[in-house]
Amino acid sequence: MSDVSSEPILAPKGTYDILPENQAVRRWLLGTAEEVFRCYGYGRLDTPMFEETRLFSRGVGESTDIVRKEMYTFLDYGGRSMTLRPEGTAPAARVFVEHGMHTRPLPVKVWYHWPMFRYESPQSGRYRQHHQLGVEAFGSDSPELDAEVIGVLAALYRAIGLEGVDLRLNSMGCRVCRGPYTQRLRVFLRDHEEELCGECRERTELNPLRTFDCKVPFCREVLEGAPRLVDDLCPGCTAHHEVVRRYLQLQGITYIEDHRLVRGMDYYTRTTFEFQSAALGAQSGVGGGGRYDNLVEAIGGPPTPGVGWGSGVERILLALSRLQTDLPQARPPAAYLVALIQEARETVFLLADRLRRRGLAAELDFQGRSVKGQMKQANRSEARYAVIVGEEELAADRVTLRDLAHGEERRVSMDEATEVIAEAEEGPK
RNA sequence: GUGAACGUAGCUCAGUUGGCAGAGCACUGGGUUGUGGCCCCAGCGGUCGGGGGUUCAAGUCCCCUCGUUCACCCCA
Repeated sequence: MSDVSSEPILAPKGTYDILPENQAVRRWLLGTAEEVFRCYGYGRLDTPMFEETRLFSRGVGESTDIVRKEMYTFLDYGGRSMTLRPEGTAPAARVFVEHGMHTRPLPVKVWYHWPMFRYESPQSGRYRQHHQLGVEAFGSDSPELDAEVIGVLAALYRAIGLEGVDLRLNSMGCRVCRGPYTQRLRVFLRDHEEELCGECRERTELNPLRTFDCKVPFCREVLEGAPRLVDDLCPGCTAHHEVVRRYLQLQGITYIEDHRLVRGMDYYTRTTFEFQSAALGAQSGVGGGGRYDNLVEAIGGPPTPGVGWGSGVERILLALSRLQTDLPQARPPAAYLVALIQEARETVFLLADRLRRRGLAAELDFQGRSVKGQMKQANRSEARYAVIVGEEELAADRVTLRDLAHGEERRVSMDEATEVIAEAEEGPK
């Protein structure tokens, strides 16, 4: 294959590069998240970035947008249909089944930080490859666990200082109550068919619950009078929801009951929730999830309840950057080394080696810059010290240690310079 | 997939009714024969997103295309 086009080669549509200067804030977020997960007793899980397509079509559901039009699916050379992971819950459930985890002490609680792939039309906060932090807990139908899982996410947002996120809470019911309710809603929608938009008329038959998040004003008006699932839950689901709310209150987590909150995956049962940030605009969801008591069985495992969430790393960072300014920056080097003359370059290189062996970050010039240029780099690097070596230093077997903030200089031995720099870097602030 | 706006130097952006492609920042050198930040001077840096068309002449007008952004949809 040859390509004679003069088009520049760019990152694929909807993808982006994470440059060195943007790594610090991500590492801080992930480190903070890991600590939160540890406190709640969740263990890290990693899975392949692609899975058999069947896992998602069965697990997430044939009727979902994800499965119908957003999957990166390809045939491998063995003719097997594979799909780049579009979401995390189904793969985690596959792991639970494949590794016989139902024999472990339950619930099995895991967390992940995974890239996700969806063929979507990109806009701010929405990409074709994005990252999600998530947790999943398998093997318990206790509503206390729902509340803990939501508590983990609230704790994460608290730990990173993300403010202004509202929690919306709903119940999707279960096999017992959702079917009859869906039928009742469908009947209601058919009665008002001529008042609905075209899409909602389709939804009436395919997935009536989805009509609730239609944005068309007259549809919303009609839906105001529609029967609500929360009023129609079976006794089991009502009790479950009641306990979830109580245990959220115990944690001091405030929430908004939103009976119109309908999430995109078919596997949700009972509790669903979503954290929204006003800082994000149209893509306001920063994280969301819910209970999925039928998922493990649906992909061929033993009947096992579960609950979990995913939260978009890019959305978290976007919301943070719009709300606060003091985010972690890359750490500057401990020292920048300057050679005043050609003959000093070896000495400077040697000193860099010594500093680095002690675990100190040292930078030096490779571009043959002028002295002024090297000093300028030293300044830009935000290193605390410049170590300067010229003719006089070589003759005296010394180096000049310059404090770049104050401009004070001392002439010291190489060992002493190393010590001073180490002390400044490691010593108490 | 649909609609709208926008693509000019590494970055942020000017560019008049079509008439020699610009500024600031950044980068390099110098002003300071051994010292950064402030200031001054100079330099480097452009297929004007790509392709086609109209015209004596296109960054500018028209068409197509790719990308970005915003919104719909949906999600994180």
